[in-house]
Amino acid sequence: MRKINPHDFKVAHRGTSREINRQIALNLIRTHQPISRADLARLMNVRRGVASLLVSELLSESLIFEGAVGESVGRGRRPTFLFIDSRQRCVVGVDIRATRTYILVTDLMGRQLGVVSSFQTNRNEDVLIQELARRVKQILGDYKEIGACEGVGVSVPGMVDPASGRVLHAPTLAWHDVNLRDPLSVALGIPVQIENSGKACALAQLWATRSDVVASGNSVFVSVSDGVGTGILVNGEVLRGRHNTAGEFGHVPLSIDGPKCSCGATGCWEAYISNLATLSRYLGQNVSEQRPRDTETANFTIEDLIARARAGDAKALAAINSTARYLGLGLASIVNALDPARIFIGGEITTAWSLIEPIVRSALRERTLTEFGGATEIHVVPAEDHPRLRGAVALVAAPAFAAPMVA
Amino acid sequence: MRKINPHDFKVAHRGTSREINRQIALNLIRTHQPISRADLARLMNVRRGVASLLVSELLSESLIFEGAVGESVGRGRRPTFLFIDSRQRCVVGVDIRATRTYILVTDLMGRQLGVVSSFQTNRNEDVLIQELARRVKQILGDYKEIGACEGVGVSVPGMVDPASGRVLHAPTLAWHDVNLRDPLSVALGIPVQIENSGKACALAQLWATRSDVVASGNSVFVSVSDGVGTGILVNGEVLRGRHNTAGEFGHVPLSIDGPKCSCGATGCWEAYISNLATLSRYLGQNVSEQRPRDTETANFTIEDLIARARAGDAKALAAINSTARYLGLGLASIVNALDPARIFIGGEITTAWSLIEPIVRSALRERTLTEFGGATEIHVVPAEDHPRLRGAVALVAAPAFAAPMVA
DNA sequence: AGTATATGTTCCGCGTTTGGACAAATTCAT
DNA sequence: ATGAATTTGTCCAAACGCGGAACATATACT
Repeated sequence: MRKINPHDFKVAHRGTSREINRQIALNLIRTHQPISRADLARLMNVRRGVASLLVSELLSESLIFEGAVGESVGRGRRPTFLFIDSRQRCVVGVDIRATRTYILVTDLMGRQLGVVSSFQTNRNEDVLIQELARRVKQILGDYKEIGACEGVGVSVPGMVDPASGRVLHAPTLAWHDVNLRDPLSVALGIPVQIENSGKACALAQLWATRSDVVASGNSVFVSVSDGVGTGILVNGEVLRGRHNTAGEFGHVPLSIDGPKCSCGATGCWEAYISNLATLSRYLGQNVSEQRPRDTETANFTIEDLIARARAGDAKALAAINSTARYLGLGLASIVNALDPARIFIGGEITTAWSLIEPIVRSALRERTLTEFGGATEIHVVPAEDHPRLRGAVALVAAPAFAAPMVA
Repeated sequence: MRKINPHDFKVAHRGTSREINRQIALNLIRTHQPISRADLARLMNVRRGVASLLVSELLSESLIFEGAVGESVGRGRRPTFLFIDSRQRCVVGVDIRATRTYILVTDLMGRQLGVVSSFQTNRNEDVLIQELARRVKQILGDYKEIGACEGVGVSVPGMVDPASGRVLHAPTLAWHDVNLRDPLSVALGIPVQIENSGKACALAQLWATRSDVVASGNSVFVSVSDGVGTGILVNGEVLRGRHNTAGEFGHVPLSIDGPKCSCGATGCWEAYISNLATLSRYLGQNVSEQRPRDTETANFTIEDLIARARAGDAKALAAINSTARYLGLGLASIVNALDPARIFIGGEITTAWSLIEPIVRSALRERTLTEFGGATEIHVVPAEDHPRLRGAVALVAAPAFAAPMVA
């Protein structure tokens, strides 16, 4: 039961029905392709005539194309299959992280076209923008056959205002109020969209084509890395919040008297479960980006820690188990606050999932109010899925499929 | 940018445009009454002809009525004013709480028609249902002039499944899986809707007619009482969650090693800021519903505590100030997690708001990530507004005004 | 070759918005 | 008092899109 906002509503006009049904048809073709007009009509529960008209409109706009004629199961005329037209069009996803920046080219469906390339992140925004522009141009030049680029999506580890294209605050990059979108767009001559990395990860799951697991109900994506980022999906939409800062569950406390967090507060969830926190627990010293570590531990990563744990290093296992427990306790807060249908977890820690899952689950059960909550689905998103890059791509590829604003 | 759920969508049919515009018109009449057809057309940015047709439909359904002819400001024909038709119709709101149960009769706009009556809550559900039915019937009989009752809305302090009408778990009432709706509906011969009290409070703000402050952006209602209940509004809708348990911010921890909470866990926000927690802090003993207190403290309430604090009792003030600080720290979690446009606070503690506001605000600032977040609007909802009762009423009165399901 | 069946197109009816015209009602100026 | 100006509310034709059915096309089975 949604209330109509009496100060911001959309009156239905003559074309509204068509807009709605056009987008539904487009989305059904996207999720069911290859599909015939007749099947589309059946899915939509409308007459074939209506579906046919919607299809011709989508065809004339080159959003879809007619492929080969399909095999008919029984008697009758064989269907002509329809596909999303992603020929000669591509999208670039960029994932800026504290140490490295990643680039991926996909088609409009988000299908990977090349390899993921990366380079060291230069924290000077002007230098980074220029290098990014150079590399994106080079990649687009190398793959001439993929056609024109429709846009570039960028995932940024920090607070972002997508409307103005500005990075308001990115602690790990030491950026304050940086206009990333416009200079990059000018340098490339292509539209650019930016988004916070946690929200980008959530978007990636929302628009993922292979899994329709996310279709209904609300979801939360938790990305555990050097920091903890979360993105919330409500009613098929990313929860933005009044100042675009919704989803900072990483700074909800486990214990307000707990360890110091990079945000300045104490006891944040992030201070318990980030990779830095896990490493610190193992090394017995406060590991942080800022403070250089001694040579022995300088190159010791969370992956190394997990490897040692798997090899039987009891201290490493203990450190990871602690993280697992705190992870579960924090997830309980998410479940209690939002009761999502499912939680996605990404980050290096997921490579140890088989080790930690029972601990995470039992800690989650420990603090959830109901057994339903404690049984909330948890989906691990492996690093190979590149959720941030996929989400960045979705920033550009998804708007064409979005629901029209109505009522 | 909302994704269309490819497994649960609504195709637009011939009447969809009309449905949408009809509901918009109805809502605008609700918020702007008295209003003329011409003004309605201007607000909607449509021709007067369309507005006129929508109005005649609403008139024929007796949802609105034509009132007196208004005064014209300048020249020209005088407008005929339109009003929501709440004549001869009423709604009953019921608020079941651990100790007492409250009843209120309103019109369809949520305007109070009689006084709030109350009686002691009998925790046996069958007895309570019978008594409730008897008292509601009596009140409806007493006020013959208010006309027929459209429905009864019930606010329950616990987890509720509005779809099945069952109370899944209400700790303070010791109810488990109680079907409250159907027996009450049968006993009264009137439709009954039930809802969790935190969500009901949020609904009350959403559908409040006097303030349009809630019109845009997301909101959270925090009700501090014997427990802590919260309701979340996203896009003009109450966030329900997968199992109807979204909004239990009361059980998000401040410190996982903190005081024991009624839910079985430790360190929940509720264990720091509930009235029982504040009283316990002052009395130096663990006050709980279950455990009987000694005679001296048995009837000592949070209102008494606040009175003493206002009168200069340093110990009372210290107890309240502690609660204020923890309240602010917990609100910071809500702000970090959801970044709402505003937070509503209800409960007895709000009578001490002038004392505690600076402490709440500074604690909020202490743990929020941005200054914007720390400056999040906080609105106090006084007890006289009866948010739970208003929300219960909205359960019945609001559906007629809800946005149609589309796309 | 004929029949049955499925796909895709075309046509008309109906509901709704769009835009304009018109009557009714009211005020202001003469 | 009378006419012009203005506003409200109604009505009508046009445009647009869904609803339903008829029709042509294509394929498989007998």
